[in-house]
Amino acid sequence: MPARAALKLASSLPATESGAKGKMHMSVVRTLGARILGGEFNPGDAFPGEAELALSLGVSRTTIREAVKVLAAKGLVESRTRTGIRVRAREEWRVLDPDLLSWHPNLRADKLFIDSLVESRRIIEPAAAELAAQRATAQDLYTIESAYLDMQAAAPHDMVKCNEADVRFHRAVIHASHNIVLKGLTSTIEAALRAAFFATSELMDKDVLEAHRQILESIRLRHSGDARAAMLHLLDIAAEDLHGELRN
Amino acid sequence: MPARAALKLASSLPATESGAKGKMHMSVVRTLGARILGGEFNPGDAFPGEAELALSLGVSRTTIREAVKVLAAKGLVESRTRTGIRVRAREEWRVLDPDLLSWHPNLRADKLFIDSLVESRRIIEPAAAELAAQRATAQDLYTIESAYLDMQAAAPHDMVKCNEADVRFHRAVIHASHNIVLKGLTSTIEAALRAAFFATSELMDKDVLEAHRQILESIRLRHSGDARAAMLHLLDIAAEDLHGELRN
DNA sequence: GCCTAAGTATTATATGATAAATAAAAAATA
DNA sequence: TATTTTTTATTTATCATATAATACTTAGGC
Repeated sequence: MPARAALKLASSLPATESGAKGKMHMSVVRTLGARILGGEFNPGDAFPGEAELALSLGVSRTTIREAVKVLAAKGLVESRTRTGIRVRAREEWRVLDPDLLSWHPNLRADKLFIDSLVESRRIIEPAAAELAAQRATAQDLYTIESAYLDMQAAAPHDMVKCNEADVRFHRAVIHASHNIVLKGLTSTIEAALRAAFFATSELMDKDVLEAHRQILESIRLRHSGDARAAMLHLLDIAAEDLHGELRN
Repeated sequence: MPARAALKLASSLPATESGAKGKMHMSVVRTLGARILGGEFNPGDAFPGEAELALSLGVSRTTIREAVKVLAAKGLVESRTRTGIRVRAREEWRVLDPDLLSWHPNLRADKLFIDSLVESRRIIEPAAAELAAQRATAQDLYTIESAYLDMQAAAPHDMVKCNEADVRFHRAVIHASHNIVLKGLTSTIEAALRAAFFATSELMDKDVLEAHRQILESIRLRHSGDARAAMLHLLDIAAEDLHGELRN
């Protein structure tokens, strides 16, 4: 039974070392995706062929092909007969795709990307808060308030829970904007929040909590201009904290 | 040779009727993607099984599986052993993915989505213009100017070419922002432009052209505030035209 | 009623064979 | 020689079939 042998081989190889459980092709996707995102291949570079990948990762060609299909769907590679698999230009990569972000070998170290994320939050989130103030339903408001209260409750002692509630707060605000495009960016924003978490985890002071409260109140009162300003203020504080922390 | 028979069957079935050339699995992806986007299945609904799809589309299970992997990569479906394939919640769909947009059976009729696109352009593009005024390189400026000149040249007589230059202009401005997240939204913005094209194709008047010129000049002079205002003004005009046209 | 275990339907993976596409090499032609 | 055409070889694309893993269903025991 060569199938057995291949399976055993696979579990002793890098392909499965991170989250090997279940779907084989997904672990292959993560492995290859991380290698591409990590800059191992330059755009336009030839990628190892299906046969070679199958051999080196210890899985069947079928599995490799399914993995390559996924990578192609994310715009990372392109596969053509005779030419083989090629890495596509960065412009084609679906960099906002949550999976892509999760495969990134070291997102926090990618300064260019982190800067872009922080900058785009300043563009998108104040606008989302403004729209939320105009359109939030009772349900939306409840979700936002719950997240705020959870943050407040967990505030100084349980920073992990606090950060989780923070993510939920921002997601809820964007959701309340009822704009499909902005909602599509939720996972991207969350990646930024999570990346920033490690740098600023100690800093969840009174100011930050108060800024969240002001956003909540402005949305509740349907003061869209105030909501925008409050969100911008929060992002200013967060950016300041981030800079201060990075300086240490 | 059953393989032959299946192939012939396939070319006489819906799976291949739109853009059948080349990749079989891609035409399957388009077919199934369009059916999901078209609302044939509700989120949480069971999807036909692999065997059933293979039979009904006249392709092998392998091809179906590769297509399903692509759909899963776009967040449209989820596939688990025994459970089968299920359509995921709309929140999980990567609605900003250019492929998804291209599979949409009738994007222009999706009022909710078009409204969101127009609204998000008003958020993103003025900010992009502002950043472009701060960061555009000589190359960026040249690309923007070329697009503007092409628009001007093709202006009243060749509307198709003019629209193509218009798309190029906006793409160039976003690119000049040098923000990775905003650049990732380029294809989404372009979908909005193309969707609007049919409604407003007749309207490329002096005002619109002049607005483009002002954006170009503001970026060239590095007047970021003016660039933002000029872009907002252009979007105002475009929105007005769109509304006027839709009223007819 | 509740737990356990066998049965079963479905996807997941593997293997091997054949088809199609196309880049590269070779041959024919002007 | 330069150019075009034909052939060849390599790679992905598709197919068919077999086996494994998984999770839902049901029957049996308590």
